[in-house]
Amino acid sequence: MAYRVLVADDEPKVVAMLRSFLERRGYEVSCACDGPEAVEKAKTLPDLILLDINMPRMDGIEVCRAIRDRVTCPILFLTARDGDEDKVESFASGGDDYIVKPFSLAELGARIEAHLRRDRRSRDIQRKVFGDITVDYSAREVTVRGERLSFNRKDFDIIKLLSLNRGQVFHRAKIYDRVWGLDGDGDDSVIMEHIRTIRLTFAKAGCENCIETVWGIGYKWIG
Amino acid sequence: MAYRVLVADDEPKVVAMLRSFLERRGYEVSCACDGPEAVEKAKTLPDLILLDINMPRMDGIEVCRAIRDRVTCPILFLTARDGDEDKVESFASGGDDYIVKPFSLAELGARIEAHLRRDRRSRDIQRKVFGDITVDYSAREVTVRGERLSFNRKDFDIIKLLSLNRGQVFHRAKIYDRVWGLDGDGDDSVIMEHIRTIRLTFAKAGCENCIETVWGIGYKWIG
DNA sequence: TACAAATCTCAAATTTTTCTCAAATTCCCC
DNA sequence: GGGGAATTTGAGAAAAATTTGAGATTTGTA
Repeated sequence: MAYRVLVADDEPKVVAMLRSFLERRGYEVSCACDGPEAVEKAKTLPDLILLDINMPRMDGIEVCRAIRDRVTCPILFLTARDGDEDKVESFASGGDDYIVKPFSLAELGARIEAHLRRDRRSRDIQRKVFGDITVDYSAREVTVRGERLSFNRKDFDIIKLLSLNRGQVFHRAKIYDRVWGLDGDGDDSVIMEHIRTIRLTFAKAGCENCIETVWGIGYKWIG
Repeated sequence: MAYRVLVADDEPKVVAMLRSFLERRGYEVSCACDGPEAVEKAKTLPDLILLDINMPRMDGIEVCRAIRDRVTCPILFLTARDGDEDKVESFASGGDDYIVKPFSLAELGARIEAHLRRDRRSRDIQRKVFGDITVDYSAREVTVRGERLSFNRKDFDIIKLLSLNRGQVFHRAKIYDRVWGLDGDGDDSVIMEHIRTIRLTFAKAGCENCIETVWGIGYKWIG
Protein backbone atom coordinates (compact mmCIF):
# COMPACT_ATOMS: atom_id res chain seq x y z
CA MET A 1 0.00 0.00 0.00
CA ALA A 2 1.44 3.34 -0.99
CA TYR A 3 1.90 5.94 1.71
CA ARG A 4 -0.94 8.42 1.93
CA VAL A 5 0.05 12.04 2.40
CA LEU A 6 -2.34 14.85 3.25
CA VAL A 7 -1.34 18.28 1.94
CA ALA A 8 -3.04 21.32 3.47
CA ASP A 9 -2.31 24.70 1.94
CA ASP A 10 -4.54 27.54 0.78
CA GLU A 11 -2.48 28.38 -2.28
CA PRO A 12 -3.64 26.22 -5.20
CA LYS A 13 -0.28 26.64 -6.92
CA VAL A 14 1.62 25.26 -3.96
CA VAL A 15 -0.84 22.41 -3.56
CA ALA A 16 -0.57 21.48 -7.23
CA MET A 17 3.20 21.59 -7.12
CA LEU A 18 3.39 19.44 -4.00
CA ARG A 19 0.84 16.99 -5.31
CA SER A 20 2.71 16.44 -8.54
CA PHE A 21 6.03 16.12 -6.72
CA LEU A 22 4.66 13.63 -4.20
CA GLU A 23 2.76 11.57 -6.74
CA ARG A 24 5.85 11.29 -8.86
CA ARG A 25 7.54 9.83 -5.82
CA GLY A 26 4.84 7.21 -5.44
CA TYR A 27 2.77 8.70 -2.64
CA GLU A 28 -1.00 8.80 -2.63
CA VAL A 29 -1.96 12.44 -2.12
CA SER A 30 -5.09 14.09 -0.76
CA CYS A 31 -5.45 17.85 -0.37
CA ALA A 32 -7.20 20.39 1.81
CA CYS A 33 -7.30 24.12 1.16
CA ASP A 34 -8.21 25.42 4.59
CA GLY A 35 -8.02 24.45 8.23
CA PRO A 36 -11.43 22.85 8.79
CA GLU A 37 -11.05 20.78 5.64
CA ALA A 38 -7.65 19.62 6.85
CA VAL A 39 -9.15 18.54 10.18
CA GLU A 40 -11.87 16.66 8.33
CA LYS A 41 -9.50 14.91 5.95
CA ALA A 42 -7.13 14.00 8.75
CA LYS A 43 -9.84 11.61 9.90
CA THR A 44 -8.92 9.32 7.02
CA LEU A 45 -5.70 8.69 8.97
CA PRO A 46 -3.03 9.55 6.40
CA ASP A 47 0.52 8.38 6.95
CA LEU A 48 1.95 11.91 7.00
CA ILE A 49 0.60 15.47 6.93
CA LEU A 50 2.11 18.58 5.34
CA LEU A 51 0.54 21.60 6.96
CA ASP A 52 0.81 25.21 5.89
CA ILE A 53 0.69 27.55 8.87
CA ASN A 54 -0.98 30.49 7.14
CA MET A 55 -4.44 29.30 6.23
CA PRO A 56 -7.83 31.03 6.27
CA ARG A 57 -10.39 30.29 8.98
CA MET A 58 -8.05 28.15 11.07
CA ASP A 59 -4.28 28.22 10.95
CA GLY A 60 -2.01 25.20 10.78
CA ILE A 61 -1.08 25.30 14.41
CA GLU A 62 -4.72 25.22 15.46
CA VAL A 63 -5.30 22.33 13.06
CA CYS A 64 -2.41 20.47 14.60
CA ARG A 65 -3.73 20.99 18.11
CA ALA A 66 -7.17 19.84 17.02
CA ILE A 67 -6.06 16.57 15.47
CA ARG A 68 -3.06 15.64 17.57
CA ASP A 69 -4.99 13.44 19.94
CA ARG A 70 -6.49 11.34 17.22
CA VAL A 71 -3.74 11.30 14.63
CA THR A 72 -0.37 9.83 15.43
CA CYS A 73 1.29 10.30 12.05
CA PRO A 74 4.12 12.81 11.52
CA ILE A 75 2.96 16.39 10.95
CA LEU A 76 5.34 18.67 9.03
CA PHE A 77 4.77 22.41 9.00
CA LEU A 78 5.52 24.36 5.85
CA THR A 79 5.68 28.10 6.23
CA ALA A 80 7.28 31.34 5.13
CA ARG A 81 7.65 32.54 8.72
CA ASP A 82 11.15 32.03 10.02
CA GLY A 83 10.83 33.37 13.56
CA ASP A 84 11.96 31.41 16.59
CA GLU A 85 8.66 31.85 18.33
CA ASP A 86 6.72 30.41 15.43
CA LYS A 87 9.00 27.42 15.36
CA VAL A 88 8.81 26.78 19.07
CA GLU A 89 5.04 27.15 19.06
CA SER A 90 4.71 24.76 16.12
CA PHE A 91 6.68 22.04 17.80
CA ALA A 92 4.83 22.67 21.06
CA SER A 93 1.50 22.17 19.30
CA GLY A 94 2.58 18.65 18.41
CA GLY A 95 4.37 19.16 15.09
CA ASP A 96 7.27 16.97 14.08
CA ASP A 97 9.13 19.23 11.68
CA TYR A 98 9.20 22.81 10.49
CA ILE A 99 10.28 23.63 6.99
CA VAL A 100 10.78 27.23 5.91
CA LYS A 101 9.62 28.34 2.46
CA PRO A 102 11.13 28.50 -0.01
CA PHE A 103 12.49 25.00 0.52
CA SER A 104 14.13 22.66 -1.93
CA LEU A 105 12.04 19.71 -3.03
CA ALA A 106 15.02 17.43 -2.52
CA GLU A 107 15.15 18.39 1.12
CA LEU A 108 11.41 18.07 1.55
CA GLY A 109 11.51 14.61 0.02
CA ALA A 110 14.37 13.55 2.26
CA ARG A 111 12.62 14.83 5.37
CA ILE A 112 9.36 13.09 4.46
CA GLU A 113 11.22 9.84 3.89
CA ALA A 114 13.03 10.19 7.21
CA HIS A 115 9.79 10.69 9.13
CA LEU A 116 8.07 7.79 7.40
CA ARG A 117 11.09 5.60 7.95
CA ARG A 118 11.04 6.32 11.68
CA ASP A 119 7.34 5.59 11.81
CA ARG A 120 7.91 2.37 9.95
CA ARG A 121 10.75 1.37 12.19
CA SER A 122 8.68 1.87 15.29
CA ARG A 123 5.94 -0.24 13.77
CA ASP A 124 8.11 -2.81 12.09
CA ILE A 125 6.65 -2.41 8.63
CA GLN A 126 8.38 -3.29 5.41
CA ARG A 127 7.27 -2.36 1.94
CA LYS A 128 8.63 -1.68 -1.51
CA VAL A 129 7.27 0.59 -4.19
CA PHE A 130 7.52 -0.15 -7.93
CA GLY A 131 5.87 2.74 -9.72
CA ASP A 132 2.14 2.09 -9.44
CA ILE A 133 2.63 -1.12 -7.52
CA THR A 134 3.35 -1.26 -3.83
CA VAL A 135 4.15 -4.52 -2.10
CA ASP A 136 3.73 -4.55 1.65
CA TYR A 137 5.47 -7.58 3.04
CA SER A 138 4.29 -7.31 6.62
CA ALA A 139 0.68 -6.79 5.56
CA ARG A 140 1.06 -9.36 2.77
CA GLU A 141 -0.75 -6.92 0.58
CA VAL A 142 -0.28 -5.52 -2.90
CA THR A 143 -1.72 -2.20 -3.98
CA VAL A 144 -2.02 -0.87 -7.52
CA ARG A 145 -2.88 2.82 -7.67
CA GLY A 146 -4.64 2.59 -4.34
CA GLU A 147 -6.60 -0.54 -5.26
CA ARG A 148 -5.91 -3.44 -2.95
CA LEU A 149 -5.22 -6.75 -4.62
CA SER A 150 -5.51 -9.95 -2.69
CA PHE A 151 -3.24 -12.91 -3.25
CA ASN A 152 -3.27 -16.28 -1.61
CA ARG A 153 -0.32 -17.57 0.29
CA LYS A 154 1.79 -19.18 -2.42
CA ASP A 155 1.05 -16.44 -4.90
CA PHE A 156 2.16 -13.79 -2.45
CA ASP A 157 5.24 -15.77 -1.50
CA ILE A 158 6.22 -15.88 -5.15
CA ILE A 159 5.59 -12.16 -5.57
CA LYS A 160 7.67 -11.55 -2.49
CA LEU A 161 10.56 -13.63 -3.73
CA LEU A 162 10.59 -12.07 -7.18
CA SER A 163 9.92 -8.48 -6.16
CA LEU A 164 12.56 -8.47 -3.46
CA ASN A 165 14.99 -9.45 -6.21
CA ARG A 166 13.82 -7.25 -9.02
CA GLY A 167 15.38 -7.99 -12.39
CA GLN A 168 16.89 -11.27 -11.31
CA VAL A 169 15.71 -14.32 -13.25
CA PHE A 170 14.52 -17.31 -11.23
CA HIS A 171 14.33 -20.84 -12.57
CA ARG A 172 11.01 -22.45 -11.84
CA ALA A 173 12.81 -25.08 -9.77
CA LYS A 174 14.49 -22.30 -7.79
CA ILE A 175 11.16 -20.67 -7.10
CA TYR A 176 9.83 -24.02 -5.97
CA ASP A 177 12.74 -24.51 -3.61
CA ARG A 178 12.47 -21.08 -2.10
CA VAL A 179 8.72 -20.98 -1.69
CA TRP A 180 7.80 -24.58 -1.01
CA GLY A 181 10.95 -25.61 0.79
CA LEU A 182 13.80 -27.75 -0.38
CA ASP A 183 12.25 -31.15 0.15
CA GLY A 184 9.43 -30.89 -2.37
CA ASP A 185 9.89 -32.50 -5.77
CA GLY A 186 8.75 -29.39 -7.55
CA ASP A 187 6.76 -29.64 -10.71
CA ASP A 188 7.24 -26.69 -13.05
CA SER A 189 3.60 -26.70 -14.02
CA VAL A 190 2.67 -25.72 -10.50
CA ILE A 191 4.80 -22.61 -10.74
CA MET A 192 3.44 -21.75 -14.15
CA GLU A 193 -0.06 -22.03 -12.81
CA HIS A 194 0.69 -19.66 -9.95
CA ILE A 195 2.39 -17.19 -12.23
CA ARG A 196 -0.74 -17.23 -14.30
CA THR A 197 -3.07 -16.38 -11.44
CA ILE A 198 -0.73 -13.65 -10.30
CA ARG A 199 -0.68 -12.14 -13.76
CA LEU A 200 -4.45 -12.39 -14.03
CA THR A 201 -4.96 -10.53 -10.80
CA PHE A 202 -2.56 -7.79 -11.82
CA ALA A 203 -4.12 -7.56 -15.26
CA LYS A 204 -7.56 -7.00 -13.74
CA ALA A 205 -6.09 -4.00 -11.96
CA GLY A 206 -4.75 -2.73 -15.29
CA CYS A 207 -1.23 -3.74 -14.62
CA GLU A 208 0.39 -5.97 -17.23
CA ASN A 209 3.91 -7.32 -17.36
CA CYS A 210 4.98 -7.06 -13.75
CA ILE A 211 6.42 -10.52 -14.22
CA GLU A 212 8.30 -11.26 -17.38
CA THR A 213 8.84 -14.70 -18.86
CA VAL A 214 12.44 -15.45 -19.75
CA TRP A 215 12.27 -18.18 -22.33
CA GLY A 216 13.93 -21.41 -21.45
CA ILE A 217 14.83 -20.11 -17.98
CA GLY A 218 12.03 -18.83 -15.79
CA TYR A 219 10.58 -15.54 -14.59
CA LYS A 220 11.67 -12.19 -13.29
CA TRP A 221 10.00 -9.21 -11.65
CA ILE A 222 9.87 -6.03 -13.69
CA GLY A 223 7.59 -4.02 -11.37
CA MET B 1 14.86 9.79 34.81
CA ALA B 2 16.48 12.48 32.70
CA TYR B 3 16.94 11.93 29.00
CA ARG B 4 20.51 11.21 28.00
CA VAL B 5 21.85 13.17 25.04
CA LEU B 6 25.11 12.48 23.26
CA VAL B 7 26.79 15.51 21.68
CA ALA B 8 29.49 14.90 19.08
CA ASP B 9 31.40 17.91 17.78
CA ASP B 10 35.10 18.62 17.37
CA GLU B 11 34.89 22.25 18.45
CA PRO B 12 35.24 22.47 22.23
CA LYS B 13 33.42 25.79 22.30
CA VAL B 14 30.36 24.37 20.59
CA VAL B 15 30.38 21.32 22.80
CA ALA B 16 30.60 23.44 25.93
CA MET B 17 27.80 25.67 24.79
CA LEU B 18 25.54 22.75 23.91
CA ARG B 19 26.34 20.95 27.12
CA SER B 20 25.46 23.92 29.23
CA PHE B 21 22.27 24.59 27.28
CA LEU B 22 21.13 20.98 27.46
CA GLU B 23 21.99 20.54 31.11
CA ARG B 24 20.08 23.68 31.96
CA ARG B 25 17.11 22.03 30.29
CA GLY B 26 17.45 18.96 32.43
CA TYR B 27 19.15 16.55 30.05
CA GLU B 28 22.04 14.33 31.01
CA VAL B 29 24.83 15.08 28.53
CA SER B 30 27.80 13.08 27.32
CA CYS B 31 30.24 14.33 24.71
CA ALA B 32 32.51 13.07 21.96
CA CYS B 33 35.00 15.15 20.04
CA ASP B 34 35.55 12.99 17.00
CA GLY B 35 33.86 10.25 14.97
CA PRO B 36 35.29 7.10 16.53
CA GLU B 37 34.62 8.42 20.01
CA ALA B 38 31.04 9.15 18.99
CA VAL B 39 30.60 5.58 17.73
CA GLU B 40 32.03 4.28 20.99
CA LYS B 41 29.83 6.45 23.21
CA ALA B 42 26.75 5.62 21.16
CA LYS B 43 27.05 2.14 22.60
CA THR B 44 25.77 3.51 25.90
CA LEU B 45 22.45 3.88 24.05
CA PRO B 46 21.62 7.53 24.63
CA ASP B 47 18.07 8.77 24.05
CA LEU B 48 19.12 11.24 21.36
CA ILE B 49 22.29 12.13 19.46
CA LEU B 50 23.46 15.50 18.16
CA LEU B 51 26.03 14.91 15.47
CA ASP B 52 28.28 17.44 13.82
CA ILE B 53 29.00 16.53 10.21
CA ASN B 54 32.50 18.02 9.99
CA MET B 55 34.63 15.99 12.32
CA PRO B 56 38.19 14.71 12.08
CA ARG B 57 38.94 11.06 11.28
CA MET B 58 35.34 10.12 10.59
CA ASP B 59 32.58 12.49 9.61
CA GLY B 60 29.10 12.58 11.09
CA ILE B 61 27.48 10.80 8.19
CA GLU B 62 29.88 7.90 8.50
CA VAL B 63 29.22 7.77 12.21
CA CYS B 64 25.51 7.66 11.56
CA ARG B 65 25.88 4.81 9.07
CA ALA B 66 28.06 2.92 11.50
CA ILE B 67 25.66 3.07 14.41
CA ARG B 68 22.28 3.11 12.72
CA ASP B 69 21.72 -0.59 12.92
CA ARG B 70 22.38 -0.76 16.60
CA VAL B 71 20.95 2.54 17.78
CA THR B 72 17.32 3.39 17.28
CA CYS B 73 17.26 6.79 18.94
CA PRO B 74 16.79 10.03 16.96
CA ILE B 75 19.98 11.36 15.35
CA LEU B 76 20.11 15.10 14.61
CA PHE B 77 22.80 16.50 12.36
CA LEU B 78 24.27 19.90 13.14
CA THR B 79 26.30 21.48 10.40
CA ALA B 80 27.35 24.64 8.68
CA ARG B 81 26.84 23.09 5.25
CA ASP B 82 23.54 24.11 3.70
CA GLY B 83 23.63 22.24 0.39
CA ASP B 84 20.80 20.03 -0.80
CA GLU B 85 23.11 17.13 -1.42
CA ASP B 86 24.47 17.18 2.09
CA LYS B 87 20.96 17.22 3.46
CA VAL B 88 19.73 14.39 1.29
CA GLU B 89 22.77 12.30 2.08
CA SER B 90 22.37 12.92 5.79
CA PHE B 91 18.80 11.75 5.82
CA ALA B 92 19.68 8.83 3.60
CA SER B 93 22.33 7.71 6.05
CA GLY B 94 19.62 7.31 8.65
CA GLY B 95 19.47 10.78 10.22
CA ASP B 96 16.25 12.17 11.61
CA ASP B 97 16.86 15.90 11.37
CA TYR B 98 19.31 18.37 9.86
CA ILE B 99 19.93 21.68 11.53
CA VAL B 100 22.02 24.37 9.86
CA LYS B 101 24.48 26.42 11.91
CA PRO B 102 24.10 28.99 13.17
CA PHE B 103 20.83 27.85 14.67
CA SER B 104 18.84 29.33 17.50
CA LEU B 105 18.95 27.42 20.73
CA ALA B 106 15.20 27.85 21.08
CA GLU B 107 14.69 25.99 17.81
CA LEU B 108 17.20 23.31 18.71
CA GLY B 109 15.43 22.78 22.03
CA ALA B 110 12.06 22.56 20.36
CA ARG B 111 13.30 20.04 17.79
CA ILE B 112 14.93 17.88 20.43
CA GLU B 113 11.73 17.91 22.45
CA ALA B 114 9.68 16.96 19.38
CA HIS B 115 11.88 13.99 18.57
CA LEU B 116 11.89 12.74 22.15
CA ARG B 117 8.15 13.20 22.36
CA ARG B 118 7.58 11.09 19.27
CA ASP B 119 9.80 8.37 20.61
CA ARG B 120 7.86 8.42 23.85
CA ARG B 121 4.55 8.43 22.03
CA SER B 122 5.37 5.37 20.00
CA ARG B 123 6.20 3.54 23.22
CA ASP B 124 3.05 4.21 25.18
CA ILE B 125 -0.02 4.83 23.16
CA GLN B 126 -3.11 5.47 25.25
CA ARG B 127 -5.75 4.91 22.63
CA LYS B 128 -6.27 4.64 18.92
CA VAL B 129 -9.18 5.57 16.69
CA PHE B 130 -10.10 3.55 13.61
CA GLY B 131 -13.07 5.23 12.01
CA ASP B 132 -16.04 4.20 14.14
CA ILE B 133 -13.98 2.08 16.46
CA THR B 134 -12.00 3.46 19.37
CA VAL B 135 -9.66 1.24 21.32
CA ASP B 136 -8.59 2.60 24.68
CA TYR B 137 -5.61 0.62 25.91
CA SER B 138 -5.34 2.13 29.35
CA ALA B 139 -9.04 1.67 30.10
CA ARG B 140 -9.10 -1.67 28.23
CA GLU B 141 -12.22 -0.53 26.48
CA VAL B 142 -13.53 -0.63 22.95
CA THR B 143 -16.19 1.74 21.68
CA VAL B 144 -18.13 1.59 18.42
CA ARG B 145 -20.06 4.75 17.61
CA GLY B 146 -20.31 5.54 21.30
CA GLU B 147 -21.50 2.06 22.22
CA ARG B 148 -19.21 0.34 24.66
CA LEU B 149 -18.29 -3.24 23.85
CA SER B 150 -17.00 -5.52 26.52
CA PHE B 151 -14.24 -8.01 25.89
CA ASN B 152 -12.68 -10.45 28.26
CA ARG B 153 -9.01 -10.38 28.97
CA LYS B 154 -7.56 -12.57 26.25
CA ASP B 155 -9.88 -11.16 23.65
CA PHE B 156 -8.83 -7.64 24.52
CA ASP B 157 -5.18 -8.60 24.51
CA ILE B 158 -5.58 -9.93 21.00
CA ILE B 159 -7.39 -6.80 19.89
CA LYS B 160 -4.62 -4.74 21.43
CA LEU B 161 -1.87 -6.66 19.71
CA LEU B 162 -3.52 -6.53 16.32
CA SER B 163 -4.83 -2.98 16.46
CA LEU B 164 -1.54 -1.52 17.67
CA ASN B 165 -0.06 -3.03 14.52
CA ARG B 166 -2.77 -2.25 12.04
CA GLY B 167 -2.29 -3.96 8.69
CA GLN B 168 0.41 -6.27 9.88
CA VAL B 169 -0.34 -9.97 9.54
CA PHE B 170 0.17 -12.13 12.60
CA HIS B 171 0.57 -15.88 12.50
CA ARG B 172 -1.66 -17.62 14.98
CA ALA B 173 1.44 -18.96 16.72
CA LYS B 174 2.78 -15.41 16.94
CA ILE B 175 -0.42 -14.21 18.52
CA TYR B 176 -0.20 -17.05 20.98
CA ASP B 177 3.36 -16.15 21.86
CA ARG B 178 2.63 -12.49 22.35
CA VAL B 179 -0.61 -12.86 24.29
CA TRP B 180 -0.10 -16.05 26.27
CA GLY B 181 3.65 -15.82 26.72
CA LEU B 182 6.45 -17.64 25.00
CA ASP B 183 6.31 -20.88 26.94
CA GLY B 184 2.84 -22.06 25.98
CA ASP B 185 2.52 -24.73 23.33
CA GLY B 186 -0.10 -22.73 21.52
CA ASP B 187 -2.90 -24.47 19.73
CA ASP B 188 -4.15 -22.58 16.70
CA SER B 189 -7.73 -23.52 17.40
CA VAL B 190 -7.63 -21.46 20.57
CA ILE B 191 -6.76 -18.39 18.61
CA MET B 192 -9.41 -19.10 16.02
CA GLU B 193 -11.99 -19.44 18.74
CA HIS B 194 -11.05 -16.10 20.27
CA ILE B 195 -11.07 -14.41 16.91
CA ARG B 196 -14.54 -15.74 16.44
CA THR B 197 -15.89 -14.30 19.66
CA ILE B 198 -14.22 -10.99 18.94
CA ARG B 199 -15.82 -10.87 15.52
CA LEU B 200 -19.20 -11.80 16.95
CA THR B 201 -19.07 -8.98 19.45
CA PHE B 202 -18.07 -6.46 16.82
CA ALA B 203 -20.72 -7.78 14.44
CA LYS B 204 -23.44 -7.25 17.03
CA ALA B 205 -22.38 -3.60 17.14
CA GLY B 206 -22.72 -3.44 13.36
CA CYS B 207 -19.05 -3.57 12.73
CA GLU B 208 -17.89 -6.31 10.38
CA ASN B 209 -14.41 -7.06 9.14
CA CYS B 210 -12.28 -5.30 11.71
CA ILE B 211 -10.14 -8.40 11.64
CA GLU B 212 -9.31 -9.93 8.31
CA THR B 213 -8.30 -13.52 7.73
CA VAL B 214 -5.16 -13.94 5.65
CA TRP B 215 -5.43 -17.44 4.32
CA GLY B 216 -2.63 -19.74 5.17
CA ILE B 217 -1.04 -17.16 7.46
CA GLY B 218 -3.20 -15.67 10.16
CA TYR B 219 -5.08 -12.49 10.94
CA LYS B 220 -4.66 -8.75 10.68
CA TRP B 221 -6.45 -5.70 11.95
CA ILE B 222 -8.18 -3.56 9.35
CA GLY B 223 -10.05 -1.24 11.72
C1' DT C 1 -18.02 -23.86 48.04
C1' DA C 2 -20.84 -22.74 44.24
C1' DC C 3 -21.94 -20.00 40.42
C1' DA C 4 -21.01 -17.66 36.30
C1' DA C 5 -17.89 -16.30 33.08
C1' DA C 6 -13.93 -17.29 30.56
C1' DT C 7 -11.24 -20.41 28.15
C1' DC C 8 -10.30 -24.47 25.72
C1' DT C 9 -11.36 -28.88 22.81
C1' DC C 10 -12.80 -31.42 18.90
C1' DA C 11 -15.12 -32.90 14.85
C1' DA C 12 -18.26 -31.71 11.01
C1' DA C 13 -19.23 -28.32 7.48
C1' DT C 14 -17.62 -24.94 4.57
C1' DT C 15 -14.58 -22.25 2.01
C1' DT C 16 -10.40 -21.44 -0.34
C1' DT C 17 -6.25 -22.84 -2.10
C1' DT C 18 -3.40 -25.81 -4.57
C1' DC C 19 -2.48 -29.18 -7.93
C1' DT C 20 -3.20 -31.98 -12.29
C1' DC C 21 -3.40 -32.76 -17.09
C1' DA C 22 -4.33 -32.16 -21.78
C1' DA C 23 -5.23 -28.88 -25.47
C1' DA C 24 -3.97 -24.51 -27.49
C1' DT C 25 -0.72 -21.14 -28.27
C1' DT C 26 3.65 -18.83 -28.49
C1' DC C 27 8.40 -18.48 -29.26
C1' DC C 28 13.03 -19.73 -30.95
C1' DC C 29 16.07 -21.40 -34.38
C1' DC C 30 16.96 -23.75 -38.55
C1' DG D 1 7.94 -20.19 -43.01
C1' DG D 2 8.05 -24.70 -40.34
C1' DG D 3 9.44 -28.03 -36.64
C1' DG D 4 9.68 -28.69 -32.02
C1' DA D 5 10.21 -27.32 -27.47
C1' DA D 6 8.45 -24.18 -24.02
C1' DT D 7 4.73 -21.81 -22.24
C1' DT D 8 0.00 -20.46 -21.48
C1' DT D 9 -4.81 -21.59 -20.94
C1' DG D 10 -8.90 -23.97 -19.16
C1' DA D 11 -11.49 -26.75 -16.28
C1' DG D 12 -12.03 -29.58 -12.69
C1' DA D 13 -10.21 -32.73 -8.84
C1' DA D 14 -7.71 -33.07 -4.58
C1' DA D 15 -5.95 -31.06 -0.52
C1' DA D 16 -5.66 -27.76 3.03
C1' DA D 17 -7.23 -24.21 6.05
C1' DT D 18 -10.86 -21.93 8.35
C1' DT D 19 -15.35 -21.42 10.39
C1' DT D 20 -19.03 -23.25 12.92
C1' DG D 21 -21.42 -25.68 16.58
C1' DA D 22 -21.72 -27.82 20.82
C1' DG D 23 -19.98 -28.87 24.92
C1' DA D 24 -16.09 -29.71 28.56
C1' DT D 25 -12.98 -27.68 31.63
C1' DT D 26 -10.85 -24.13 34.09
C1' DT D 27 -10.77 -19.75 36.52
C1' DG D 28 -12.28 -15.95 39.24
C1' DT D 29 -15.39 -14.23 42.58
C1' DA D 30 -19.18 -13.69 45.82
